[in-house]
Amino acid sequence: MNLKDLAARLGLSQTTVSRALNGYPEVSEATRQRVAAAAEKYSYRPNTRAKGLATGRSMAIGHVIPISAQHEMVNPVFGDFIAGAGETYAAAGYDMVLSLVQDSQEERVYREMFAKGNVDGIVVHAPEMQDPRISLLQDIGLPFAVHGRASDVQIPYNWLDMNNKNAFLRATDFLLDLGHRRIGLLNGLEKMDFAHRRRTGYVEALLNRGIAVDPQLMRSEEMTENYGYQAVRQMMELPDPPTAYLVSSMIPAIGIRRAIHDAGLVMGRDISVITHDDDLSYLRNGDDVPLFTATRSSVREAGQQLARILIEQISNPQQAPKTKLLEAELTVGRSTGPNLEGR
Amino acid sequence: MNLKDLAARLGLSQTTVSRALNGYPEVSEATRQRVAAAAEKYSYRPNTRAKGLATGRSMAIGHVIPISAQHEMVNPVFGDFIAGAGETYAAAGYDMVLSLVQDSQEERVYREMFAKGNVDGIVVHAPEMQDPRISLLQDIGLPFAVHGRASDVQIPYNWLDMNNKNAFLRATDFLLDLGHRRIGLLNGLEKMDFAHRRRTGYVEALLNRGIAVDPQLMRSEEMTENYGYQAVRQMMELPDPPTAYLVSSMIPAIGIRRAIHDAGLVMGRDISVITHDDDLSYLRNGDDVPLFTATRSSVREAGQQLARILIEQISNPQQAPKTKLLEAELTVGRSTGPNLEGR
DNA sequence: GTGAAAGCGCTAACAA
DNA sequence: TTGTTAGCGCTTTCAC
Repeated sequence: MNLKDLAARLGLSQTTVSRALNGYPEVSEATRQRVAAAAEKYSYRPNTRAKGLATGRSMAIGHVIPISAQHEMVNPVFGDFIAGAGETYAAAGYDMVLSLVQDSQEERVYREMFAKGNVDGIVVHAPEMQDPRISLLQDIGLPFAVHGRASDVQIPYNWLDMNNKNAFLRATDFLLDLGHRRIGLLNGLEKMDFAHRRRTGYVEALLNRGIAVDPQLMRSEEMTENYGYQAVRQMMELPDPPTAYLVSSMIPAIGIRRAIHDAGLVMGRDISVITHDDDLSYLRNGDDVPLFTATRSSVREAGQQLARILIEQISNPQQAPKTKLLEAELTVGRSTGPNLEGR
Repeated sequence: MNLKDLAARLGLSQTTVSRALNGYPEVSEATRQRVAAAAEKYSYRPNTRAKGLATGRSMAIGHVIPISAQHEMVNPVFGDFIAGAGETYAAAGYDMVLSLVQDSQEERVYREMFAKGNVDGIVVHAPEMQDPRISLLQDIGLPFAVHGRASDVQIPYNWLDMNNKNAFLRATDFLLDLGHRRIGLLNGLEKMDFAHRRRTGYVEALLNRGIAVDPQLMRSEEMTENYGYQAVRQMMELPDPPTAYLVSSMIPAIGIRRAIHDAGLVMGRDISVITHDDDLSYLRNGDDVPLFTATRSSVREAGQQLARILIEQISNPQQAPKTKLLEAELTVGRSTGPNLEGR
């Protein structure tokens, strides 16, 4: 059932039917009703391609994941974010086009997406401090929004980010309040924007209390489980090992738990661990692992919001870019580890 | 730069240019060269929507993930599969459209995708034994391929599956060879096809050796970490607890490791654990965790193959459905657990 | 308030 | 071997 058929059935022109369906004011109420009823009855759905051709819109948003950041997909947070964005897209009539792309091909892919008119906009994932994708997209003239930020990029653009600095500042403060003085930081690669900001928060919290920053307690690598395991084992060998750890993702946190167990210690009793991008409701039972994170629902919400920002930009290209900073929730499980206050 | 412009620049008709670009035989070699050069020079990319409208194809494949199976996305296997499929799509000029959909909305979404002409085909994920989506898609007439199988569905359809039964049969055999007689099975929900097949393999291996199947050692739930933790703790309370476990996913395996540690035991020394859908190369360091799985690259390959099957079906709708059964690789780490043979 | 007709960018008969 | 022409299904001027 296409517009032509529907119009014929109604004894109206395509024009009128189109107008009625798309809420143009010049259609009489009676006609509109009639058209709506018929459309419903025959469950008419306008053909996306034809509509797109006529309007110059594709009604699709591209999510481009560099293959190097593909392990992002293992992160529960990624799924929730995508799910949130997907909801907003669906409600606004957009499709989500997912492209996993070799890093070297990224520029080509963006240019082609634009040239082929496949998408009306792009969501940029896993931004680096000085991410070249941003000026590229700006040059191409393809609307986009960044999940995260690229601190070293000066031009204005749409982004939505967790307040990573504040999150780690607060988490560090929290541990300091418990009396911890040696806190290990297991961070992501420093070129990643989030990692840089998180370290800044950690360092600032320490300096605020006049505590020296020990480079031996700060690691920055790709967030694999083995990284967590090895880093903690090594830090444990130090003359004055950490009593607490701050981790940037649940993946290395798994390795941390293993290292702690292997050392004959108990996580939550002997050693505190606070994990970002983790969520008890997702994987854990909530009883023994401390949690510091955006909750699943708030990540989902973030996805929705970024999608909304992008859609608005698409419908209104000349408006100024929008930005949004979300505060992560600090939720701490029962046994968050040793309170060293009294010792 | 569109076809019209390009044709004008070349002093040719759109038709000829189109034919030259699409490899039609009637174009002279000289013309083809000239056209190709110009297309390259102006980096001409045909507009997808226009092409789609003209050909009746959308050049996009839909992946519909029921929100209830959304935790699938946490599974590394999912990312690899999607990445593999994405490669094939890209090579064949297809886009991948991802829809996360409420279970109750699934039928509507399929129908709309078809009516709106958004996609040329669908990949069905996480099939249940008696999955209604299959006959639905067949009714609608939308080409599709299933990642997995639906054993209770009789009509022929395209699918690609791991040989789940054989995998668990071999894994169980492997443990039996080591002398284990009490083997816990932590499986997914029995309505899921893969879970049913895996249990069948496990049971068959036991019966082959005349070992009674103990229902207390068989669990079937949604694969969360907490499930793994609780199930193992409970089985450990049994008068004759398991000496080995077989797990359907890496997520509960994390909980299992925790339960084993909590019990003061060492995984790989005191207790064997074999995990499906896991991959040392991805998360672990490979030294202490036995592995039973399709490797990352083979899962990726599976994604490619299923995509190829679907694309072929789309280009050739009247041909008979294709199926493919892949054998999982059995790879076991160094310390796979106690060899009870000598005791 | 409604309709006729042009056009979005491409492909595919049909002609030449 | 190349070109002319008519669509694909929709939106959008411009007339009525």
